[in-house]
Amino acid sequence: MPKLGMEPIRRAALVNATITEIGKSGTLDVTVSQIAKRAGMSSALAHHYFGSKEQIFIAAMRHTLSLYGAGVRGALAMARGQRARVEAIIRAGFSTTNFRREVVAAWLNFYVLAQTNAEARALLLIYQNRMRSNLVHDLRPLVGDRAEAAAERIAGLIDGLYLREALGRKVPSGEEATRQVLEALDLEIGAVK
Amino acid sequence: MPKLGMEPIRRAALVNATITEIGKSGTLDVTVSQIAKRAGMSSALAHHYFGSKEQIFIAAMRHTLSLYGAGVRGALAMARGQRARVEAIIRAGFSTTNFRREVVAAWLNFYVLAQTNAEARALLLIYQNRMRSNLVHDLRPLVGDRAEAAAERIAGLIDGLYLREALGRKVPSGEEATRQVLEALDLEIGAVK
DNA sequence: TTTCATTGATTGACGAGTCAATAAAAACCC
DNA sequence: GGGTTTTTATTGACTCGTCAATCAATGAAA
Repeated sequence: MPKLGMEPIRRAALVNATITEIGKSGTLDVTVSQIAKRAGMSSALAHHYFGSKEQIFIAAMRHTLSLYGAGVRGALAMARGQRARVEAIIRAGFSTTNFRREVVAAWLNFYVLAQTNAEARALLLIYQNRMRSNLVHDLRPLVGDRAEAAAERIAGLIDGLYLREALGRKVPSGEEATRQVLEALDLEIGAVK
Repeated sequence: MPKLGMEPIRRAALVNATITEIGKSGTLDVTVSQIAKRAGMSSALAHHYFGSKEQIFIAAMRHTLSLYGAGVRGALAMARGQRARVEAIIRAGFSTTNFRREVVAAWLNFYVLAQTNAEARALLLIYQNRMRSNLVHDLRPLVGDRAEAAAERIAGLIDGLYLREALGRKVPSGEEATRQVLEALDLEIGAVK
């Protein structure tokens, strides 16, 4: 019973299922069948819409990054004042939407994928650059020409806390991580005066 | 022509080959045959000595961590004064022995493996704990009861810079990374006064 | 009757792990 | 010391699974 216009729905379902499965297994070693099953369809259909397993991953990654980007933009829109803007960027990264077990696992694995896959690497670089330029832009008024280096440190710390969370047995605590990065931010700001 | 006492030699060769291959491909998706070939033997022999592919990986990981640990201990032995001790820990992590393309790739993939494999996870946790306790111990005299939190930040930043290096196209620059972490350290220390 | 949705079945590759066979050193035995 | 047995080293060939990708077939809208 083929209802028309299934494509976007199927694609979205596959992307979500991919994140879930990567999270469940911790690896990119998930079969297309697993993903398709979780998304409620046959593996043949998954191939029909995405062509290859790698493309499914890329799409999942794109989706993850775009969720993340939306979060940052949303938070920035609300922020009043320079320091609040930086804080918004930081908070967005550890919001409960992004800082979840499966998502963290997905990120980690996307880094692995990016070592071989040019498209994946390009996506991650875009994310990194956006992050850096956002931070630099809003740090400038706060720390002057230390902005570039400070941005690298803040961004590095965020990534590091993500990485460390991948090992954690318990549910990720966004608050704890946020507190740490904000403290680092305050150290950067404090150092100027 | 079986010369006796081959076992340790073969094992070592396999471990090295494993790191190299992971570095070359960026993934744990390397075949036992590839590894064995690079180590100059048949895949059957690799299985003979290690039993399974996973065990080869674990051994490679153990080796990487032990090199790292030796580096830290060596650097610590030379350090005079509290601040120098922390600096030693940081520098060791980015020494040219450890901060290399293949090794970075290996670390990244070990994090992935640790999501599924209990032994791998245990090893990484040991590393993390040692790192933390080293840092806390030597930060205490410098920053008092801020030591715990500061240690988390420093350790997080180190891990983050490793992660980011995995994406980098050029040869890892230990100096640059070291400078960043040392600056973060100085901010932590400076904040006390 | 063309186009979209869908899948069961199949193909083809690849790869982990096993096994039987070969060979040489060492240990044992008289 | 010369012969026999055990142990260690080593591999080519093979088994057995798994899985990505394809295809032919079915059915229902447009």
